[in-house]
Amino acid sequence: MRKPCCEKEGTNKGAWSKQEDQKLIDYIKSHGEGCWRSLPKAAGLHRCGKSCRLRWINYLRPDIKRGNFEQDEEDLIIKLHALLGNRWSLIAGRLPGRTDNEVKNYWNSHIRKKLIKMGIDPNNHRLNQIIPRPNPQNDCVSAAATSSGSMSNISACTKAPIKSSREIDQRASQATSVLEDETSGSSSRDLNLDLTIAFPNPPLQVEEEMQKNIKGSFTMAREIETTLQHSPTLALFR
DNA sequence: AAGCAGTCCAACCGCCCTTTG
DNA sequence: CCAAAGGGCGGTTGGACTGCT
Repeated sequence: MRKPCCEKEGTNKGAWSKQEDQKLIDYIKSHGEGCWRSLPKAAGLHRCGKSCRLRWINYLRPDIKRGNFEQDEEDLIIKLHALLGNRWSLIAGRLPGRTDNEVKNYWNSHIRKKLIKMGIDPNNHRLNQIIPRPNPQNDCVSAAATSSGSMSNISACTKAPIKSSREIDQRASQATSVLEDETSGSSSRDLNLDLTIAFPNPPLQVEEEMQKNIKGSFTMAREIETTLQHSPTLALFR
């Protein structure tokens, strides 16, 4: 049996109080990040170290951008998800001020459903093989897939009559099962998506080197896009 | 106004990878 | 080289909130 990450007894769980937040902020301001295991004790917090880390990274960090995602951020998330899959930390690394948790939540609550309504499988970014029955409202699917514009076009296509989230999930699983054979071979997930594609919050001293990597990353991204030329969501950005 | 269903998001859990001794 | 510890990540959950009937 695996050892727990920290002592569970005597530690608080659930929502953080203002006092706890302040203690954590004060401690990190004076001591910096790191050594999360010993931090709670040193900071006088009755919390698990992991919980402190999460609270800091996802909520208390001063450079965090709060509020709604802008259209270009959404576009970028979709595009990066098509390239990287559910590697939220890598995707978040390309969105200044956004956290992996935030991106993940936004994907699951907004973008995923939006793609499904468009008839695009959010798992592999391909057009659903089970195209919803003939319906003028669904015309936007093919229109969007062939559009040269941005995802802004999607907003006009979100009125498809799907009644519940359960139905959305069913459609998604249907689509996935239909596409299984197709994707089991040389799917995008099998691509070698090396981690060099991401560069979260680079330290200043390595910026120059990062610039080189950026060039390389974009080259690689282009290659991957070529490989995924049948991906409707990628087509949206062309 | 009340009850219900759906949505959102902060936080937790457990696995995996990296580091350290 | 190996095992243990620490850190990071993605998946999932639960509760607060909102909108609809």
